[in-house]
Amino acid sequence: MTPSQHESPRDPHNYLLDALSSAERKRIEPEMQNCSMALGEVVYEAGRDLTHVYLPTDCIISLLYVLENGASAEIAVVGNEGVVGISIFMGGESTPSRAVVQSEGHAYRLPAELVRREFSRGGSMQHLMLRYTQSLIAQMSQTAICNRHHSVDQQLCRWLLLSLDRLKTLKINMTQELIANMLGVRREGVTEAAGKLQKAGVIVYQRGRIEVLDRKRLEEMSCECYEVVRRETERLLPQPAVT
Amino acid sequence: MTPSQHESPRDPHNYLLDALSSAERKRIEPEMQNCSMALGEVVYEAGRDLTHVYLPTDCIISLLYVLENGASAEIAVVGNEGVVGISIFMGGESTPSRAVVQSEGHAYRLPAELVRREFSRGGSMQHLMLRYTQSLIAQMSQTAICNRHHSVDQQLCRWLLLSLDRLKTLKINMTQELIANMLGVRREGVTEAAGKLQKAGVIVYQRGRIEVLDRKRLEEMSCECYEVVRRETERLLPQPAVT
DNA sequence: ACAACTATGTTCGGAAGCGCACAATAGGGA
DNA sequence: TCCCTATTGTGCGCTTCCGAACATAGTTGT
Repeated sequence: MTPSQHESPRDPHNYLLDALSSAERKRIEPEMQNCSMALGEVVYEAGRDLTHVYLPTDCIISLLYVLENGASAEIAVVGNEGVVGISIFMGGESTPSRAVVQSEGHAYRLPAELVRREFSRGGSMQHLMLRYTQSLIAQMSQTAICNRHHSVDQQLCRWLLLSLDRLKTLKINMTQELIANMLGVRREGVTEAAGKLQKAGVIVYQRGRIEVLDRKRLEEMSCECYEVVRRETERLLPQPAVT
Repeated sequence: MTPSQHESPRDPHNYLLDALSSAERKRIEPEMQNCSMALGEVVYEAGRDLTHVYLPTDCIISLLYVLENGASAEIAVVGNEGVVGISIFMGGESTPSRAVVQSEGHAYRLPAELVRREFSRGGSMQHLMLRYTQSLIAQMSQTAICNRHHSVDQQLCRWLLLSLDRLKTLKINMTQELIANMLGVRREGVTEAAGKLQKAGVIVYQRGRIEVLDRKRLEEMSCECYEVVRRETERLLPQPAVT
């Protein structure tokens, strides 16, 4: 595992990339770029043909749906356990959802053509990408049922945990307004839920900066959805997002 | 036992199977079985390793999630445009969701081993299965956001339309209780929503038998989610579910 | 035909979340 | 430093949905 950092938790690893065979890595590396991902950057827009896949290292990317009336909701998050742009190898070229950088950092980027070529070889790249896609499906499904059955309080816990797992720190930079957009609820709803967590000593919230003080407690207060997804992801992927 | 046999026109086609190359069909056909799918039958249970994929012809299969407390919600439906059991070729072998027959009929069944073998050839089987999987992802995502933002009334419309597209008739056999389970809402909520539709002359409801009188109207009263999924499915698949 | 069951209709109190309006406050920039 | 703006906190009334209880009406089996 990676030693913990002092300032910037820069972790140049993406578990999918790490798990590729050395032959594949050798073929891929010449065309692999390391990109800086700025907060709020739109990695791809709904309906647009994708040109690259992105493999996050220390950033988090949200997949979110935007309705006609502007309302939105996150359907999944991707960190260093995964890849953004699966429709490139799934064959659809685009999706109706949008990808946005939720937590700034870095990602590796590969041209679509390269990914398709490598995927069609049927090696570990294909294997990994498909298993990752299945874990993504699990996350989306759980989001769907969570949206249906669980309270904003519980969903906030789940969301914080998903973020923690993909960062190497207990601090999250995110305003309540943005979290509300992700969860598809009102900002005031998040304020209230976060207030409860703060009062319970689980987090400290301060103008766009959240620090988690008691992760154990957070897990207890979350709905089962977080744990189900975590387990399924761990089962399907070479390296779990959790440490 | 089968009062509605002549009522539902038996359509032995599954669009994915139809779109396979003749070489593939020839290899597959010896091991292909046609199964009768009874209402309520559990095609596979959450967490269990799958042994077959099912390609519905005139039945509808629901993918649904069941929570610890017994609450449930449908995350997608599969008819003759698709296949149940994608985790066989995605590599996970199982999923945390359950598949249940929502509308009785028939399906073709293929052994997991055969599917994996054929998939790994990288031909049109792989291509089709992956594109179908992407359309399934689109449906799940839309379900997630629909659960978050739309009313029971709208969701009932969406659900009815999804069913209509997968049947060849305007009659649906389904109690309000079961629809409620699918939508993840109370039975009374469905009663009320269906009552409105009935009063508006859009449907006739009669003890587990729904007849749609005015499909156009139903589409107008539905949220955008139905149309988004329909378009995306049409874009991705060889033959649309709609006629 | 009758009983038992299944499916639907209706009502009521309460909880959760929304939309809106507005107050309070912390940080960053001029 | 001070102001400006982004962010958070709070308080309504309103709608939707839930949970529960109960009434009514088809359907089925004997």
